Amino acid sequence: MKFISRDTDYTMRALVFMASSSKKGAKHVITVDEIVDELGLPKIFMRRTLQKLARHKILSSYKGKEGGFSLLKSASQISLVDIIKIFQGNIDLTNCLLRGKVCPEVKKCPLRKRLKKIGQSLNKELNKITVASLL
Amino acid sequence: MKFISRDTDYTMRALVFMASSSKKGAKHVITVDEIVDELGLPKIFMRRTLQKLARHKILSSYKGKEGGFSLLKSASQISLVDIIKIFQGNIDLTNCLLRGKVCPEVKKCPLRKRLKKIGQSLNKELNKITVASLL
DNA sequence: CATTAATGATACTATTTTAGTATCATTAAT
DNA sequence: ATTAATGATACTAAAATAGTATCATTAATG
Repeated sequence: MKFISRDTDYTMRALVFMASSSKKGAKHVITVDEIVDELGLPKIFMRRTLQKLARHKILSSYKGKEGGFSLLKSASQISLVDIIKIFQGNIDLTNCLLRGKVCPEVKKCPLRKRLKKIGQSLNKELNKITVASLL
Repeated sequence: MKFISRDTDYTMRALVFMASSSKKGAKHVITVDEIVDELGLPKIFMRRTLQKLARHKILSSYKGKEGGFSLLKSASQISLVDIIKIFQGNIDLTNCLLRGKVCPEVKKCPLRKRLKKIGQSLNKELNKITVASLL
């Protein structure tokens, strides 16, 4: 079962690269070309995912010549769950299990409660995996 | 993000139903028709999933008139992870994240270690959710 | 022993999601 | 004005999911 999609995967790599190169004191604004050249990822795909991060206020974007992307949030404030949520939606284990007749009382269902709890601790753990922690 | 597929979902419901009706002292062999009539699920779909469980030695199957399916493993020995594994594969969070240049040393990668650990505890928790615990 | 009622196996179709491409518009530096 | 970047959006291809159809096999039973 696949848990991480390409968007999430590629984007995490791009973020780690951006964070590490801005840490080195190099310029903060990085173009998509630089990222995909370094990481060997498909350019147009990467463009779209980074644009989405910009809309979500995780990156700043600069149009025009000498433009590109830079981190808006700090590397320690960007976690794996944030990225998963953006590209794959909330991590919700209770999705669609035992609806219907077996478990008519959704609110009271003990299974849902357990799954919810498990999902919460999963979220919590994944939240600790920040870009900064991967440098 | 969807975690549970239809196969897993429907199958868990069927198992709970089978376990509860055999507990009541009713006959142990149940036909697909009885299950889908009770749960309102698509019959041919259900047939395929139950056949698969039979191949995986979770159910016994009986061909011919008066045939059907019965639990081979006991309800307390069938867990949600078992079913997920059969229909959706192993629950492996490390799948495809940060391969390639960012993380060339797969064995040593600290992220993979962390994800592996998180995945293990997730498995452990889901393993506690047995059919018996849902009756 | 023919009939009937069940599963076994497998191939097929439709829908949705994921992965990736193409293109034109907009913007800013020089 | 030119150039080099992102913004937005529409499109295509591949894979996974959901569900159907069908014929073969088997066992009970009148």
